[in-house]
Amino acid sequence: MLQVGYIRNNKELVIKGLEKKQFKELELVDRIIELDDQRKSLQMQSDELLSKRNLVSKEIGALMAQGKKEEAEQKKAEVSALKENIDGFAVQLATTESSLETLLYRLPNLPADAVPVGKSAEDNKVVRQTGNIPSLHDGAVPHWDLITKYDLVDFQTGVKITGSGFPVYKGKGAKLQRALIQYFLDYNTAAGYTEYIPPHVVNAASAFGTGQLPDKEGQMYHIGADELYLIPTAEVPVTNIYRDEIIPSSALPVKMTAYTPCFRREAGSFGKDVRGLNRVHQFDKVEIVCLTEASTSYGILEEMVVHVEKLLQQLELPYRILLLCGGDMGFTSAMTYDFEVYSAAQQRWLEVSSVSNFEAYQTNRMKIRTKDDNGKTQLLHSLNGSSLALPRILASLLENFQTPEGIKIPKVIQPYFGSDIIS
RNA sequence: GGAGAGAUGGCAGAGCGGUCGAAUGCGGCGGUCUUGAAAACCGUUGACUGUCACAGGUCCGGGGGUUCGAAUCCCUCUCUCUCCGCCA
Repeated sequence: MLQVGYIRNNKELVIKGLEKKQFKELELVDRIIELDDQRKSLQMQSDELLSKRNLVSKEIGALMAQGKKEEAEQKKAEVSALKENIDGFAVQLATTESSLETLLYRLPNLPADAVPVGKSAEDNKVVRQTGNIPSLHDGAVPHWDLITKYDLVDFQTGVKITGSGFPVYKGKGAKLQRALIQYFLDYNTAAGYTEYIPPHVVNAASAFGTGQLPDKEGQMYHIGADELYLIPTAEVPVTNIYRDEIIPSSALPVKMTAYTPCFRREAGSFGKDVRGLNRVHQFDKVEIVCLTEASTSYGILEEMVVHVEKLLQQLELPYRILLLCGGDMGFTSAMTYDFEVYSAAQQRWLEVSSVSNFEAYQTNRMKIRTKDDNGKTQLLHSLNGSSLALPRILASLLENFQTPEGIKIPKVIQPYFGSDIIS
């Protein structure tokens, strides 16, 4: 969430940013400042009373030690009189603080200056587009037909076991999936990312930390009996590794990577979007997460973009990079690049990665900090990106590399897969 | 699942209800000494809030209570450890 102090001191900038993000409830800004004023005044009055109580209580202690019981009793009565007031302020203060927090949760992150103005996906800016869009042979088909033809993924059985959107990978399909994950992880760790295997289930505090709660509650699978959530992305457990930590500057930037399955309810999607592997409830993803000082976060963002880009080049997939406009960005992001690969048989672009800088929005919630040269604690910036999400990569690999003889495997994957073709 | 013990600063570990934000040791930082380093010695070293800066306030696993006053007493939750049971 945004820092109240920043909102107070930069009200105009905040409103401008919120407008760019197409945020409608701008009146929240004034209400937040008002509530914070109220909070401060309550805090001051309450502190004053507490200070008085502490002082007199100490005197009582001294009087008791000297055996002056009567004077002590008098003082006791004095403090007792304060008590009601103190309790009253405590209640008011707690109420004010929690409503302030509730309002702060409702404000999205502000977009960076470089973010283009716009309302929807049409206003996103194409940064680069590279790679050859293959011309497929006659009889080329979408991945859902290839999957059946080569017996790679079984959707029907997934429906029986769990429900729609829970594919069963099988034989060469399962092996290719594993080969890709392995390759992605090796590629990431070679670039200095530390590998993690985090829990696939998180508590509410972690989900709040990265911003899945409270605003995306309906997108997560919730385990009611234990008050836990299935992770929608490795971002959640991995970023929370450093929740409530002060990281020494010598350890920065922190670069982490993790493979996890991801679980998303995807309530409300339909049609061609959910055909085949385009959108499923459970999928595999390899994630990269960075924590860094504010001054270096945009440099790191560009590094991460190049990192993901090279990965797509090695997979020999045609891709384009979009800089998302204010209206199309996620709630918690300050700047987001989306990566899309071209799916030749479907003749459409599929999003396979999203790389974002969250600035201090997540770290403010999670209290992930460092000490600057003056010894003062400073919030770090958090960033993350997919490298990569598996199902659509698999879909585009199958479609783009299909030949009458079978499906060719990209060179870098062959050692992991153990073959150069699926036939 | 059953029985017991515990949760204190970066770590280890003290703490008769008042002078405890907290002893002590280790670690960290600064210095003295040294050609340099080690050792030794001296000093310093939690977070949040608040202020121009002080002051003040809050925090001893979380929440609640008793009290003029709680790290210390009571209740409750969570977690950790030991033993038993079950199990990959």
